Amino acid sequence: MSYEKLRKRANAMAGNPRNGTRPTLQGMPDQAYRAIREQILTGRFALGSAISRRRLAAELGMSMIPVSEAIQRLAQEGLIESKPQVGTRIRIPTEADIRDRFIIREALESQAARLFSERAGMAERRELRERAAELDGLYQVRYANPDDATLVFKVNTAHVQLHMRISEYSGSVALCQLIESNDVLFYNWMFDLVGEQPPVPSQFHSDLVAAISSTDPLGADAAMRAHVRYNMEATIQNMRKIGAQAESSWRLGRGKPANTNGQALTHSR
Amino acid sequence: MSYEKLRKRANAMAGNPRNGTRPTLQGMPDQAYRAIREQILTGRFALGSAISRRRLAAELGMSMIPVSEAIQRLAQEGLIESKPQVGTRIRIPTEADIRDRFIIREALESQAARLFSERAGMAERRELRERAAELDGLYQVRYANPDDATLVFKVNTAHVQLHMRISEYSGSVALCQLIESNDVLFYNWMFDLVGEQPPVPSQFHSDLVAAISSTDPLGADAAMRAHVRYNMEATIQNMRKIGAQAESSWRLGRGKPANTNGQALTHSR
DNA sequence: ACTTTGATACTGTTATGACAGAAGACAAAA
DNA sequence: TTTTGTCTTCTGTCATAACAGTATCAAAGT
Repeated sequence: MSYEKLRKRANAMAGNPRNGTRPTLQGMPDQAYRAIREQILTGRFALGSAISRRRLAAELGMSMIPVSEAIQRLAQEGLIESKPQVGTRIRIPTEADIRDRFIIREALESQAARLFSERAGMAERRELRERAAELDGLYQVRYANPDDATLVFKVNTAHVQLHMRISEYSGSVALCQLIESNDVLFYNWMFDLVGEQPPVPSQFHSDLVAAISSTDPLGADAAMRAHVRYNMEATIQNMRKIGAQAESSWRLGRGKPANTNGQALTHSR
Repeated sequence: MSYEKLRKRANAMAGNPRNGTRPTLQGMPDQAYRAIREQILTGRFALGSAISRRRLAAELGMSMIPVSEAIQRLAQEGLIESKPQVGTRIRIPTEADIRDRFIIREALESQAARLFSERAGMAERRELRERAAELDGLYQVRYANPDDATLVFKVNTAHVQLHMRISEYSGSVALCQLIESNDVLFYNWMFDLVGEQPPVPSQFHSDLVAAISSTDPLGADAAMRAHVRYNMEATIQNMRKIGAQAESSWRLGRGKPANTNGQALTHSR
């Protein structure tokens, strides 16, 4: 191998992106995408709060171009909306939005359930049974301690992970990716629209996994559809109870930079 | 009204995007997106051919930035793939890709069929019946004239339009958008993988629409699933017959600019 | 004949800066 | 007190240009 190639390879290994210091690490737009998404999901930005491309670019130590690319992706996923010369903000979902998203979720996840019941191996079915039991247990713990805010976080995380496992074990990577980018929305809304969530049957997810683990694709489909519909009704009733505080205007609030300090105000996470 | 505003408004009306001549017209990235997509679907670029952001930018009369945004959207839809410092080209699907996409299509369109059978009005059902009959007739015409290349184009257009109508009348805009961005792939592959397509039952689409027009969502779901599966088998067998010419290397072909003149060489459109 | 080595012409990436538009701030006029 | 016009400062958009990586090809080495 030539010295030239050796030098280049060593250079790439040592991490030299552009000027000579910071490694580029899987592309800067991806880095920005993950960072922004993480901040949204953690509550750094509340629903409806304005975000500035320039400020984000400065915070992340890059230019506006990769940030804009990341924001574009988030906008296509529905987390963010942007008006040409006005601003960018976290999207506030209407009831129709939520219904639409649940329709898509029903289509995708029922398909994943069909594939799972056809293709999954014994080990995977067993893993899901255990996860479901664990999740049902977590729900009971949360009902016992209604004031512990961290439990909400834990339950939601476990819930999303269970569904993601099902879609992973369906064997279709494209389907899994679609489900993931679709479910991010629910994960976000769960936090912001959370009131006193209606209780869930004690064997809710265990029953679901049992139906999905059978070798009947139609039964798996029907069970997942019922599960998703139940979730939809709960989410919508919750949203109505919280109240339609969706201000559709674009007040950007000049003076205060939205929320630069660590915690969002209206959040309970 | 102030002179300042009058000047600005007049400026905007007369069409002044940046320097002073061309109107911006719904955003330049959208313009680029539509143009590139149109050129791909029309056969200006063959499967696997390399495309240059710079050349496209020059042809469209804009900078590389809006072109890159459009290409990013197309890449996320799966039409295009891009390697960081190497190039961009029209994606050549593998058999696994096609299977994955059909899985998603099955999920989305069967959901649309369910919603259609529940929600659609009488006028819409009748319109679809007519469209289906027309499409079935077109298929027969094509079988009678196997050498007319324009008939392939006509049939495919009518086919896609029928499916798009079903998803529109489902009443969910998000679902419709997803189906559209997903079906673009099939529309493109149809052209490039076309051999001697296996004949289709004479009442193929009329039967489908009849099943979907019934008031039984489960029957509508099953009918659409069977329809999509039939299409999948036909497409994959067709692809195998054409031969796996998927060169996974990135030969960009330095000298010749891919295909600058109007027609692609390996296309039969 | 085969391999290695530069040179070169391309690729996508991204920082910088200039631009048009929108909205709040604020003073002047009704 | 209310309305109106202007100014300032923010927003996203985008053209330009410099950067680093890669593939190709020709020539020199073996």
